[in-house]
Amino acid sequence: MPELPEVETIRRQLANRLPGRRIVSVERSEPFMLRDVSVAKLASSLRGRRVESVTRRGKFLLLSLEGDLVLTVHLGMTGQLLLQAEKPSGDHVRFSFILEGGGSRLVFRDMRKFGRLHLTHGGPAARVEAMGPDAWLGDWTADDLARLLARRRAPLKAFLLDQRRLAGVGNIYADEILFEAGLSPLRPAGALSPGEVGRLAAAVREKLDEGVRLRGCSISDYVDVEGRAGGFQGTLKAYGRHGQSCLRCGATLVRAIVAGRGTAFCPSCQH
DNA sequence: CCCAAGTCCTGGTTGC
DNA sequence: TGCAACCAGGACTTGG
Repeated sequence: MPELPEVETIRRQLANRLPGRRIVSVERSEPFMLRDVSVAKLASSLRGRRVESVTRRGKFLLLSLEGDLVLTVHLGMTGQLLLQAEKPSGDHVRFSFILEGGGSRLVFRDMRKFGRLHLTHGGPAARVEAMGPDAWLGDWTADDLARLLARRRAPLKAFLLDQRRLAGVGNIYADEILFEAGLSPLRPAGALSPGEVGRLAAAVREKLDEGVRLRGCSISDYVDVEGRAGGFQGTLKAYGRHGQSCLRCGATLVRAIVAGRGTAFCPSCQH
């Protein structure tokens, strides 16, 4: 599941290798995953176009191209971006962009087709603008977080998953953040004390930072642009650990559906 | 059949 | 009472 740390890992690799290079052609397109542009227009617009920069906002990757074009990429649940020297690899290749110089290519694989690709002019796709500040690099403070939480009745977990508040947290990091902060995912978001808000703010930064340092979480499909796994999955204390004992207090972690998502937490030390 | 999960969409609820 | 904001849950997708 590509969340902020996984997308940031990919962004760093692409930022090292794409700027200045041209897209020679678009070899494959999946219409279902395409937005704001047709298959034909995508191919004609990208042909010969030079990549200028690779940035990120939340879970969105933004490839800025010459001519004020922006390719907005969301990897969905099982999306992968791979830089490959020669042959396209395996199944589920939805898009393939041929790069100038030696037959290398940028490949977008996605088994479940939850990923999306937008091509827009003059700025990123509209959906990017609807997001809150970046959960990791945004300049929000604990006071800002308190204002975002105030009066909300939705459970804390739903708040963390809502990209309009903070952008970048998904299901895995949400469970880890709440475990780290010692807060129940079921807790109404607006009911936190100032001290608890402070713990939550610190845990958001800390867990995302750890995820970036370990180059992402490869619990199912995630790999970086060279096909390598990350290391965060070795640190999991809550996600997927229901039925196992709590690494903090020894009680048994439970599973619940919160905000429509599988959620593991310790009923004994997360309040 | 259930589970995995990010985002969009719909329809019902809350509270100012 | 009116209405915007809020919130829960379904749809979408395809393998394990």
